[in-house]
Amino acid sequence: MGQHNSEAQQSGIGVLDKAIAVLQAAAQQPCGLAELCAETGLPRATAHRLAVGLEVHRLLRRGPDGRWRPGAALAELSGGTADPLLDATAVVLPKLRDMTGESVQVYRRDGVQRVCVASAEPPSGLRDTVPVGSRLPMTAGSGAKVLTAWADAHTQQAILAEAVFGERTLLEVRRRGWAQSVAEREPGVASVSAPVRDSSGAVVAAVSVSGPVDRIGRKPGARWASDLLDAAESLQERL
Amino acid sequence: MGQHNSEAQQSGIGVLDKAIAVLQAAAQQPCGLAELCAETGLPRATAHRLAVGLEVHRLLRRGPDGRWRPGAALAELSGGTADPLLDATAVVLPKLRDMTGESVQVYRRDGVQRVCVASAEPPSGLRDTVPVGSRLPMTAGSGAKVLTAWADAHTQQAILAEAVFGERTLLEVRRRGWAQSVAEREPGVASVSAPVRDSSGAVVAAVSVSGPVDRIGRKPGARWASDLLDAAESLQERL
DNA sequence: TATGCTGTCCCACACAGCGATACTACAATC
DNA sequence: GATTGTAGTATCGCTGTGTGGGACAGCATA
Repeated sequence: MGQHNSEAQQSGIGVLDKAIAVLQAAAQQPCGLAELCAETGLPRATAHRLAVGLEVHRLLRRGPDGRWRPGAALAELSGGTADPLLDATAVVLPKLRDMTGESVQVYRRDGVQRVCVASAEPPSGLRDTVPVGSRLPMTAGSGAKVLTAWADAHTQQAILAEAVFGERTLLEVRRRGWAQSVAEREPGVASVSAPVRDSSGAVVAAVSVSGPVDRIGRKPGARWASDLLDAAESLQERL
Repeated sequence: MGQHNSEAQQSGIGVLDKAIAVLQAAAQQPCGLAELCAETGLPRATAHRLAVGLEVHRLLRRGPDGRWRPGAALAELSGGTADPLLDATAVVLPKLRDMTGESVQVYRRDGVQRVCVASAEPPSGLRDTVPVGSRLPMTAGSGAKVLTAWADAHTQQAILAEAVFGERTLLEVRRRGWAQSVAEREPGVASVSAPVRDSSGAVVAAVSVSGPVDRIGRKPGARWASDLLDAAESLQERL
């Protein structure tokens, strides 16, 4: 990281976009001012002003180390009615991790990015760590393929214009019901992903297993697709 | 309600304050544009633009009825690490409600307001309904007294300048460990509140029982303080 | 048809947000 | 001690952004 977020959503209100960029940076990891600037690309004075403003509203708080983190008002505003998907992941992801022995994540699409909304990983050893709150591109990776394959036509078009995969791949993903990638988004990392559907049948997230190519091999699908589809099913039952 | 929020926090960034006012309105109850305007005091065009902007960022979503509600990004940004206090209330408040037969709430202070962050109430009959997300003044009511009694000096000063209670009352609240009120914030409603402390001993919330004076009587403390202190203790064990 | 309400869009312009700069505090190095 | 670097915080003239009255479209009701 250390690369600011040039693909963030644009609401048409600059202040709002910037404030949310600051929120997103702090949601990813506790931030001092330097990290906020690096993550958001905002000048120091601007990042500081927005962070302090968000702090006043309790959307951000400062820990003992003075770094900004998500504040209590976020959970309050979400209504105490927790996100059913997040609740489901708390049960399903640890099992999937234990079954595969690898890192597992759930991603949602947000415009032309995907957000890691939940993850679980082995306690130690070589593993692909994706922090909750991470925002990844939709242009590469098995999670991206899954989320794109079931996105609306307009979004698909926008993504395919830049992606390393094409329409043929998306057809295959839809037919097969899962996607894999090898060293596509990140060198040395392979992954498999499957769609998660809500009660109306709409694809709302992607569940993934990822790890080092050296250990996983170049055909992770053959190894994990079955487990992954079971996990997706398990998540779906809870939505 | 239907009275816009004239005591909202001021961060020094107007757009931010307004956007958060919109978020707060939608967190309290699903809103159409008219409700957003009534709650926030913003002109229609402004409220609409901000709501749509928040929707782009998934901080708000629209339900099937077209009304704005909290969006999934709020829970995601809060880190999936749910608020321990909200988790605790889910266990403790139903018990307190059943024990007292009245409505129960937990409030946090946000500047010179208090926010209802959790509640439970009897399924029917005359009861004091306080929706989660409601923002109440700190100038009257037992919850306000408790939150003020343990607030920082600067905040106490600001609140006491407008409150129906004085320093003498706060001393009493601190000495006794709970507060009561009768027809103070709202005609016909009596309540008792006790402080909830976090693991470092700081008062972070107030837990309250409230109901009709006619049923409760004019000395609700005598009736419920004990139950309330037990509930506060129970919450504290979980923080 | 008239009225009322909802959601959405437009655009001239006032002023709110901006950010380069400066300040304070602290730590590390020479 | 002097210098340098980094963090957090504050300032203020400038100008581009956010504003909101008004208009429009759609729908429901009398």
